[in-house]
Amino acid sequence: MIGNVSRLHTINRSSLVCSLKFKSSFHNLTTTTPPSPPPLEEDDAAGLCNLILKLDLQTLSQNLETNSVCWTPDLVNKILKRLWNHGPKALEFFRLLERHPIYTHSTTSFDHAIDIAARLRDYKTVWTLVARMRKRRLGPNPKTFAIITERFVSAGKPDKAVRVFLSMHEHGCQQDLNSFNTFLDVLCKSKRAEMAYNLFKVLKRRFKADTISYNIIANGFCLIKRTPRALEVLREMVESGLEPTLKTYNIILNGYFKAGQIKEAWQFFLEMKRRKCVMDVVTYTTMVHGFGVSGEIQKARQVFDEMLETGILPSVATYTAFIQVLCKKDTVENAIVVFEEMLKKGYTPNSTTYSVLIRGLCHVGKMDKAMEYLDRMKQDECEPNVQIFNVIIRYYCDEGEIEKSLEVFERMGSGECLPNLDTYNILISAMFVRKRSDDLMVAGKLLIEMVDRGFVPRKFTFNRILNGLLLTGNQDFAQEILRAQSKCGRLPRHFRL
DNA sequence: TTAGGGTTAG
Repeated sequence: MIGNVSRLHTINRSSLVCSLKFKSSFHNLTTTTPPSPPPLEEDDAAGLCNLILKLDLQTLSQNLETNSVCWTPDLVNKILKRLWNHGPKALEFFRLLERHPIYTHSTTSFDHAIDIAARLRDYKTVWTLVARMRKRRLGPNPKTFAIITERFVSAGKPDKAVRVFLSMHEHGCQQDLNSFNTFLDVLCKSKRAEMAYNLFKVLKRRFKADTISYNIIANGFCLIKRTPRALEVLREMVESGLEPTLKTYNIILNGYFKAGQIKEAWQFFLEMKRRKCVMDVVTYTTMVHGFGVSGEIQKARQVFDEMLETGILPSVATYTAFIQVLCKKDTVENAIVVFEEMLKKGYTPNSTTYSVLIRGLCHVGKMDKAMEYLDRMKQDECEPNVQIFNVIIRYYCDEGEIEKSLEVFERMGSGECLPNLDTYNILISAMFVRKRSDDLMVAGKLLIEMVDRGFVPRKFTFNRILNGLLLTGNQDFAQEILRAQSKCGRLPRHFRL
């Protein structure tokens, strides 16, 4: 186990040096110049990310100013996206590049940086960036405000989000029906349909609410399983002279399934048919998924076949939905049959498709097969996302294969895909299963690393590790943990280190 | 990034 502790030290660090593709200008960073460095492709965001992760602030600063990388908004955005789960580094990179002699940031890069800062709950930086955007006449735009309000809502500050939305114009960005609808959607997606509806009532005349506004609210009520409320809103819509669209019907259909009203969903579907309502791929995908989730695989299959007969082409989402329900309520073998069938028909599965299949395989303990599909993704040039890695790590942990889960974690750290809050939580919890003191050290290191990356662990996590360290007489490391805890403001106010 | 379908777990 000691091996693991020391291995963790090297995550994201030593192995990167070898795998990095250096460009001439980066050579002076290293004490020993690699013999014949392969050229760095202009587009090698992954290589640059590894470099950015590895370097300290000063070295990075010198390099961003003097290197000969041809910065483009596209490259910068790719890097910011890759550094998503290392917010402090991402912002450091963004700020340093702001001082670049020639390159200037684009609107979308500003939006990304604002999103990252807001996710770190660093609102001071958020508003500084907004002001800077405005000064450079790059915005802020409606999307900027969609980002900021969404972050406030998900941080549990919907009232603040409302105030921000209402004050958009003070930052030089006018509100219109689009931004109003976007904001209603932000509230609804975070299950605050009632709040959205109240705001809607006050502002619907001012913004001339349309079908989209009503659909958003109805969908919001469906998301919290309140189909009757959704229907009321739609009645109101019709009374105000607006016609429901196919999207409206699809929202209700999905709402019935979400609320477990399978019979109602089926009746609604039949009613749509009776009224000769033109259905689309979304209608059918909703039906396949809805029936499947409720365990009615035969019905799901029947609807799927009917869809083909009607001449409506399934989408990747339809196949994904079907594969998922087969994994959950049928057998993973049958899911694989559909997966192969999909390939044969020329569809390209995306990361969601792989995700449901890999999850299904993990669930029945076929970890090796799951790992095969993970590799297959790469061959298909479909980058595995953090959720997929988390699934694999979680199931390895559940099976007691801690070493294997750490191996996967290491693979992530070496540039493939940075771990997120869930990854750290899953692994840290797993470190308490075997009750080994080495595992405790790993947990501590993971905790420190996650704090460095801008994540805020729960108090419970800190206490658990601190108690363990104090019990095993590891005072020094406990101090280090306490410093990390104070860094992210999780220490009691009068606590002194 | 103006609305609807497919990743999460008991």
